[in-house]
Amino acid sequence: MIGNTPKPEHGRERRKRATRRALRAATLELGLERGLPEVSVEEIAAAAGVSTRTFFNYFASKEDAALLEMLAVPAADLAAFAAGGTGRNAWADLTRLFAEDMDRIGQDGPDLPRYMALHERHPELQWRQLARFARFEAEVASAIAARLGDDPVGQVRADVMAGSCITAVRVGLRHWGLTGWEGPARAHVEAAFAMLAPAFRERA
Amino acid sequence: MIGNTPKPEHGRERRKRATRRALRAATLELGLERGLPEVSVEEIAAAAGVSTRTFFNYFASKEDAALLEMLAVPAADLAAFAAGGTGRNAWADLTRLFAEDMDRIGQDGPDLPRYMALHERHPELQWRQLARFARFEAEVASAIAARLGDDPVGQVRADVMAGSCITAVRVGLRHWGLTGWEGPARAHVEAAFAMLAPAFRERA
DNA sequence: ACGCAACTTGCATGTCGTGCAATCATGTAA
DNA sequence: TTACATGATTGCACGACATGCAAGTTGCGT
Repeated sequence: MIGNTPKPEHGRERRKRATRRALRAATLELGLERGLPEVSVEEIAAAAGVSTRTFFNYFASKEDAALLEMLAVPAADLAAFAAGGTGRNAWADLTRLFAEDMDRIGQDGPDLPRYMALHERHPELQWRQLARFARFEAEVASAIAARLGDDPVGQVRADVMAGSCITAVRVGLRHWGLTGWEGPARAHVEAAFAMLAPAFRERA
Repeated sequence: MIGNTPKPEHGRERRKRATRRALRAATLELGLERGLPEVSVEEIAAAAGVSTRTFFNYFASKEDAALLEMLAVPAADLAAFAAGGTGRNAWADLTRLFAEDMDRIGQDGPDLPRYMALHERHPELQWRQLARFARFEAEVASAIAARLGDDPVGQVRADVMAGSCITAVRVGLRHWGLTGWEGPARAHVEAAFAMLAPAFRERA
């Protein structure tokens, strides 16, 4: 049992979360130690003290358990952006939207560097992570289209902006890791966003 | 396109290529008809007239057989870009590099719309496709860094540019499909590249 | 015709992922 | 406290996936 449950008694929800954490911890641990493909689900489950079957009650696959649990820009914030003040710059608003989300990364807490290390070792995980992150890309794109106009060209523009958000987040996080997790992730992501800003200046 | 040999019009090479095409065609056909997850490798192989085992001699998985066979930007071209003329604009060169690659999509010929339809139906395929395409992202990034300078900020900038290339290709191809495959893919990709150009103007 | 090399195939094996039903634990109501 | 209801855990069965290996089969060149 790699993860521990200081208070196994109070509440079902707590227990479930503890199990989830234990499974993720075991996946991370063993994955870093021997490489994810060389680790079987059976081992992970055993390390977390549950049955193999239970693992699949929590995650659809090994890889799923190895992904960061971040993001989800709140739908309300996105809606607000869509209807957003015409006075403000759209890209600036997007920057703020995602930068705020970066602050929530704390969820995975001190394990974050190890997750990043595992992702560096198995690039497929990066793409899985990105795919999960990008579920919101479509929503972001339509929010942008709603705000900036959805003529044919506007659609392309909205998609490019949404895609650029993904790029900025990805590059920002990557370099946050490469520089040894200096300061908040937010700063690195904002820097990446800033580089793309000239492409999205508002026109009259 | 460098010195290739489309020569062996007869012989084993031809047979292998035919088998490969048959397997891809069967995957596409059955996947569109019933959804890719509902089709087993066994069925695909049978439809193509080979054994299940043989399928795995050609592709590592069902999904692999459902991906477009786009070629990579030739390493030589990339090296040329890295050493590229300082007079030219880097982003313009990248645009040309990737746009030329788009012309090679013709490989999958008239089936392309059906591939895109399948990818639209199973978004995971889009990410797999992107992941394959983006194997070169790292190489592209270092080529850019080599050309523009690899100080810390330059590194981030290079990664952002490389990521933006991916975004532009992705959005371009997507809208090419959405508009009914009007004209060459190249035009749509170039349009997406153009939108990002202002972010990458050369500075003095 | 012969032999070599490459391609195909069947078989065995291990892992993955899911549906199902029995069991166990926990929080709640009597 | 006891009984019950809800829901989590687990074993079992099953089919699909993916790969290694060794035996066949086919075509190519000499």
